[in-house]
Amino acid sequence: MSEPAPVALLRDRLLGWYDAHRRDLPWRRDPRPWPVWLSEVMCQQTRVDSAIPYWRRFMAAFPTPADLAAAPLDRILGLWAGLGYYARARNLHAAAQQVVARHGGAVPDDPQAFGALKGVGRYTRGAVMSIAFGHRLPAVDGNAVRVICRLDRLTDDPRPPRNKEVIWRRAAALVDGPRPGDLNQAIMELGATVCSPKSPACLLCPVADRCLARAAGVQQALPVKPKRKKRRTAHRVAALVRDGEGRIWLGRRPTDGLLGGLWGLPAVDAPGPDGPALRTLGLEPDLDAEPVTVEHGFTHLVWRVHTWPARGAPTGGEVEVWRAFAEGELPGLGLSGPSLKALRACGVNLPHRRGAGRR
DNA sequence: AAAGCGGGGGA
DNA sequence: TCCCCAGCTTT
Repeated sequence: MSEPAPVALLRDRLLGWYDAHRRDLPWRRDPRPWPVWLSEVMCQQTRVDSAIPYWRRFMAAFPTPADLAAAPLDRILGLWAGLGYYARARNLHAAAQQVVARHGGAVPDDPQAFGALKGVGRYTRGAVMSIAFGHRLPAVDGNAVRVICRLDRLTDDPRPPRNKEVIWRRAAALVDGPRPGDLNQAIMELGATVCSPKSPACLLCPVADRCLARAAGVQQALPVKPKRKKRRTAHRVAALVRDGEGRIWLGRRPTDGLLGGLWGLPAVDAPGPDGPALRTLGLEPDLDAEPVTVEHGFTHLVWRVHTWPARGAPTGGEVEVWRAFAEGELPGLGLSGPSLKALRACGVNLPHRRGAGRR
């Protein structure tokens, strides 16, 4: 009896652990290409638990790529609102149209063709191709980076392409065997549930005895984390404007860039809580009123939004379309986070997103 | 190589 | 508060 080669042993341990402990996620009950693809896009930089309700709503609304391709972007963003990184929704819409045009509506069973679609990078290509079609391609997400850095005790910053390549090659060797999709998921699942960033549960880990970081007692310190920069704070001045019917004026932001395609209150950048700046939108703010101030953080900056009641009808500014909406129309509209916060703070009654959708 | 791009959950 | 999450695109 000879000992299995290290890679084969790792595969067996990881798959055995995965079979026993994998989470019961909705797309795992139905691992067809389109449901899997949608789940992978929604889970980018997003916790699985956060993505699940959105995935259910999307699958109900758009059961096939052709359904998504045919839908107006505004409706898609309305369902995506709250999940963040809205370029994912725009790219997936474009990619679904590419699938219809190039592949007759079927997700291509071909890594080259799939990887050429909008918004499909190295990770998503490997994940969908391995899980849905059984291609032996690695899929390295943040969890996998952590697991592999610890397993091999890789002490260099994993972000530079040179070091990233080492990690991807290791993952490629691991999945170059049976059940590549399950193996990819096993590695990610291990990182998500056991090999966590802080205080990893090594006693529950199926490969703890093979982990070089643990052998050296440095598992918490890996992977090394880059120092992050401070977020700058920017001021925004916004207006709550009602028309004669009590409807609220909103504008739709340009399709590209921050919160692209989402609806929000009439607003402009300002050096501070500068109410009169709203006159540049053709509005007359009630400067006797105290502004309502909310803060909203993004990845790279923080908005401090000061909202005044105002009169008039907005024009110009950085938006594509101005429209007034009844309060009942606001849920499901595709309202930006900052404006949602500001509206609530101003006393407009809106359901919370998490409870807003059915199911 | 670095920056832009959301929002939330947990320590 | 800070960290980090089933990353991709643009500059």
